[in-house]
Amino acid sequence: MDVPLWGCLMFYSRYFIPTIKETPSDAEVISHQLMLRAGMIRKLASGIYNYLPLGLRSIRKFENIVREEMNKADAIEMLMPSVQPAELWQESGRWAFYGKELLRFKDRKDAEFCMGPTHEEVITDMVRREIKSYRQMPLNFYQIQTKFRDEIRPRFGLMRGREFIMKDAYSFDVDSHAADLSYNKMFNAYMRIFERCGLNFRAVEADTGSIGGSSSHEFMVLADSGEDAIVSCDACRYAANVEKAESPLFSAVSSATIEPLQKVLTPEMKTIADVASFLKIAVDKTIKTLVYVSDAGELAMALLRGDHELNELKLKNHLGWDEIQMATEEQILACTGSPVGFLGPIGLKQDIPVIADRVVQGMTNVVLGANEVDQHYINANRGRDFEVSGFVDIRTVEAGDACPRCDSGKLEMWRGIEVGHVFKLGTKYSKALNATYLDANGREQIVFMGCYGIGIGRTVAAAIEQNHDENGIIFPIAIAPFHCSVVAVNTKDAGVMAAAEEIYFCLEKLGVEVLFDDRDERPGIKFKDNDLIGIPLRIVVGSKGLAEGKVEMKIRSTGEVKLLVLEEVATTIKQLIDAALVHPE
RNA sequence: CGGUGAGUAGCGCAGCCUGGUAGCGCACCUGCCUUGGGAGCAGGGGGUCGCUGGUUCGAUUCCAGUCUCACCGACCA
Repeated sequence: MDVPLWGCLMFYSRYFIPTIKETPSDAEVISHQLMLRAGMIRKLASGIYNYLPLGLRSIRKFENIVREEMNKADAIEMLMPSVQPAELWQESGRWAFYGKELLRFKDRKDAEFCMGPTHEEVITDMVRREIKSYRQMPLNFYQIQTKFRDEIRPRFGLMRGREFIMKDAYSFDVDSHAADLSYNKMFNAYMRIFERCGLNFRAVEADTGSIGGSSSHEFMVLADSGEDAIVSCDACRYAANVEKAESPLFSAVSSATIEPLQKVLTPEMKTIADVASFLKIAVDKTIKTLVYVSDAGELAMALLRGDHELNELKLKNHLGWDEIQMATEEQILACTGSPVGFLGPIGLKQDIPVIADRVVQGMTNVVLGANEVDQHYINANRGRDFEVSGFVDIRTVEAGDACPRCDSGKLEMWRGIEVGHVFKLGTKYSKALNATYLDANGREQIVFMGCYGIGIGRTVAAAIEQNHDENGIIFPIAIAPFHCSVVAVNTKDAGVMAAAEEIYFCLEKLGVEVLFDDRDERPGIKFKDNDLIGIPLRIVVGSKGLAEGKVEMKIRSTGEVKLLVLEEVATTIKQLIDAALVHPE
């Protein structure tokens, strides 16, 4: 579907692009700074923004790319309300589980409502009412709609707002196999969407978080300012969020002779590094002991090789806890009898689960805390000296780790911005809301679901994060607010204005999205503004060039400058844009 | 919610320590000048100094409280 983006003349002097010369002090990341400076957005409240005309144009253009690819992938557009009744959320169980991020309020009759942070409940409710037969599936509904999440800490402009535009899609299938096909279709559509925007991104395996479900992939735009750490294998296709990334299996079991257990004095040696250097042993011969507590107050101990880091999410998922936190000094003292710094699994005061990282399985004659102030054990061995509840992958992977999926690869680490996330939901919501259908045998079955999100504003911000220089934004042409600008150097020069106007109208006639900078400003101001707002192509019409029948074309991304004869300008620009907008197949 | 810092003109900041009712740069308005990289000159408009209370003859300044915002941790498109 083509949504018309403009219905009036795009004369800069009559349009509205309030640019700012100085960098606003409260904008931390470059995309936030540039979107403010370029007059794309303005803040209304914490995490809540006005989309100014220029910003809205970029957003609409990205929405249309998403729309095209969703439609191509057989998803059907609809629109759901932002205000949702509490009952649905109570039915799915998320009214209690979702927490403060869900903005709740009451209407005049005291009935409870919330602002929709996501729409699994609403869509599943619709589907359970309308879908009766296996013949009606597969189905996939999507919408592009404003969401509200009362984030604890909104930041980085559109990157993490409380109110934000999201494309969310929900697929419904007869069984898990069919649901996988729907998932793959969406996955491929996502690949095309971000490719069309010219983004450098990775699809990575991810944790499902509060949405739930069996598995998921995140689409990560690579950027140093990204809030997520991801790893990818340099040899195979494996890539994952560090939260989720599996650590490689160390199978080697030490064959060293088992030495007798010995307690040693380690005064004031509280960190692994201190203990290792004090005892003159390698850090990887030590075991690090951590104690965690759940929201329900349950305690658990985690054992890791001294130089490894715990992945709290892995531990939390393994224990089946809703929340996880490091235990307090008091809790630790109560269960081990020792302050932090000398903890270990030997001689615990309370019976708590002891979860060891898989790497610990192969370690012998290790150093660990003795649960006494200033005391450590050396030559501790599992089986003889202590037991564990299980060996589980609970460590955080590091750059340079061996790939968990192939023989030769090493993991590389990146920072990424999560712009899309696809989930296999299974029957989590359909079961809770009793969304069923009759199969070919007339038997009632539960619907299988998937859900698929793209942060619209966040993707535009991520594109800027990845495409800018010291002069401002360098928009990928697919989501640039305009393809081309025409700058009249001196508006008092009738010849210059006439020629510039002529070029403007020719371009517009050819369907080029063009902005005519007709402002009565000095050239420097116009050049600076045009660079800042990141329009890919710029035509400059000046009296000197005009005397020879020529104008200048500058390509924003490369800085390349070409002189074009007047007659060729419009067609040359048109060709360049068409070539740049070719879709990948 | 915890930790840190900040609220003075549209934006960026100074003044506060040592109380006497506010200033600078940019932006804005008028005029002149200027027109290939945010020019120059002259004139001008705009502030209940976040809010509430206290101390004081007098508070932007000192004290207490409160609100808001930003940054660092858990959440997430």
